[in-house]
Amino acid sequence: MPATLRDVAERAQVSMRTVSNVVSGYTHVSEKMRKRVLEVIDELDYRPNPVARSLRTGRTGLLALVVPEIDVPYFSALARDVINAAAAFGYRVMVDQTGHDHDQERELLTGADRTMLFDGILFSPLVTKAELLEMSSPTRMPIVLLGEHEFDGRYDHVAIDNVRAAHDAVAHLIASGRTRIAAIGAQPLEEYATPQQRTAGYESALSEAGIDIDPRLAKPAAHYSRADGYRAAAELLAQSRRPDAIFCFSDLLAMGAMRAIFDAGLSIPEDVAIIGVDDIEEGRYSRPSLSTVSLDTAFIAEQAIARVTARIDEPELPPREVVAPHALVVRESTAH
Amino acid sequence: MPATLRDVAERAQVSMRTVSNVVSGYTHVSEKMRKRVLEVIDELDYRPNPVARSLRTGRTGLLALVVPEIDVPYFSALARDVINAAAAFGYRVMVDQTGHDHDQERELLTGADRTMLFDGILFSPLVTKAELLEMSSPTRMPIVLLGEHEFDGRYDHVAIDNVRAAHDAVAHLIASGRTRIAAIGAQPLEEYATPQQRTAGYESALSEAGIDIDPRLAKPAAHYSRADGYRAAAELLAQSRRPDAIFCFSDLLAMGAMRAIFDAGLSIPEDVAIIGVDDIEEGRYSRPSLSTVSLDTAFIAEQAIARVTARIDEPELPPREVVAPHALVVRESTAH
DNA sequence: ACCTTCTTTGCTAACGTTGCAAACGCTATG
DNA sequence: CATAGCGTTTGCAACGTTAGCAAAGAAGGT
Repeated sequence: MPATLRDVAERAQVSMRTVSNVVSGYTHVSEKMRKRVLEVIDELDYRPNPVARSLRTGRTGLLALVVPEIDVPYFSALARDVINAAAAFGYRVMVDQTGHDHDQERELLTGADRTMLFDGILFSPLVTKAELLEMSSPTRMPIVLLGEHEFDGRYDHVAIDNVRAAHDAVAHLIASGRTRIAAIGAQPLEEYATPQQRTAGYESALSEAGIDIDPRLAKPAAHYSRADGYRAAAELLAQSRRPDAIFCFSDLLAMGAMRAIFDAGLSIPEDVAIIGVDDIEEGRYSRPSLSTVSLDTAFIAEQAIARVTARIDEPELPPREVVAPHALVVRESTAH
Repeated sequence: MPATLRDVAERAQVSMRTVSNVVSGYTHVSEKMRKRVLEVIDELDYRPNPVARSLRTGRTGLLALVVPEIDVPYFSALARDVINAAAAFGYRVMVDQTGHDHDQERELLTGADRTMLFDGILFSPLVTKAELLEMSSPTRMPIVLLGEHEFDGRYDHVAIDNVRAAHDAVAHLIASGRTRIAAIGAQPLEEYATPQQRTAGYESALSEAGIDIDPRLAKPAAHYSRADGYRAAAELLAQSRRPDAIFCFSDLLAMGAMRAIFDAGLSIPEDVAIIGVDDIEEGRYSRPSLSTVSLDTAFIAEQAIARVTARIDEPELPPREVVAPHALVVRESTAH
């Protein structure tokens, strides 16, 4: 049974208040007092009970990171940086997975006894804007949206410029002489922001180059997984006039697409060039290495943590949109 | 400002105790009472405060998962399964990263105000056995060790049979006609259990086949990363008589090694066969696809959660060792 | 020597919940 | 009709901490 503040106070012959002052680093406490208390703390191996402290202060020091699946490389890289950034601010991070399930997502945000455990939430949502607006009005929880949504002025928001990122990728394919450029990743449901934005960037790049938009070259993908990428690429190759380049909305889609292209007996980049988005490490070691649009997860994580901690300390802060930088990274899969 | 139990009680004209009974699903509460209370709860949008509940009950419903780096595919797959398994038991999971740092690891286990936040810890340690023994004696925290350690009878422990797993991998290479079989992953520091065990399996398989053990074919790797695999393989290829197969202690090492082999102008598996351990999804889509020893992360996660939750409910349970199954998966990188 | 100011300490009351044990009201039984 | 018995409800007291208030003590200035 662990020692409490009271135990320490009794043993050290001082008031609980004094012990508390020592523990929480209050400035005005005499040297001899502090020394005496610290000795007893050490003696009894006292550790402050964080639950009691949280009840009293209203802070838990916990943040929630909500992602669809933690084992998707982009999200695990993001989680790594979020956990590290949070640690620098004295916070720890709980990871929740929604598994691409809207109900689960809603449950995690509004859910009964869960909410008040956290000081804030970092949320990488699938839900549509309308749903989001509706769902989180009741809770006053500081929340930062990551990477997925249009800024509506109601939430803090950290994301890249998806339209430009997609545009840059496709423009690069065009610059290297490709003309039949497919896209993998358009979402079946139209309300998702990211795929819509990337589709917009894809189409604008084609239009600028005077290339007609061929709807048969745009393949949907539900989960941005390797399997979805494989399937979509296989379908593209089976079509009459096959593409000479594919813009994949994520690196993971691209990894699947590349494998499908090889299985079809074609070469990358000779027959088909491939470019993805995310810059996961896997793409640096694959054969061929994967050209991509690099997202700065460390930057995103730091900004998100900075926003959420600021809002925890000052709830009435006006929401802000932070646009994270992106950069085209050319590797073997689009070399010419 | 959120409604409390007292607010609900006053509004519904019942005692706090009754509200509590309704909320926590106590059996003996009349239908009309329950209905009245539930209505008020809905009206005030009351949510139980989990911190207060935790202080009272001594349970937080939180588990800690401690891993070196969450963005290593094996650990993120494990985390995925751990989070899901924990959810099935009503627990949520905090993820902590040690960053391969012993001090950080120790800090997380014994650390000041952190410990009592969790009901239990799942720990994938780097630390040596001796360190572990010493460090966690003070805390009474239910703890399950994952995958890395010899069973010493003091902790619950879930892991594969590392010696046999390594043996199976190397025996497969031998069966496909390889004779100069290198190993990547032996740890510079000798106290780590996993690399030692895998080295033992590697050597026993060679011995059984009557193949001499050549120390120049065993390359260390500090972090089991792609970069380490690349570096080690490059060194192996630069040696006078190059290996015709490489057993990598992790799939990630293997991904790096494969890239190094291609960069040296060699073919897989024709010139060099490659096999890893873990069975990460990346290896199913790589070119060539990667032979490996598959670890059942879902099984490991379920067992670990079952053990830790059992110990939370019954602290004096005798520690148990659970051996998770492994299976050789032959893919293109060792095809003959 | 006395008054003011600055430190330092102690007492006490929350924070929001649940466990304990007693009290209540009702029905079934002797 | 009294009483045992059961199911239902309630008051009180923690769980371990921090914070407000106020008083005691020390230090400095006139």
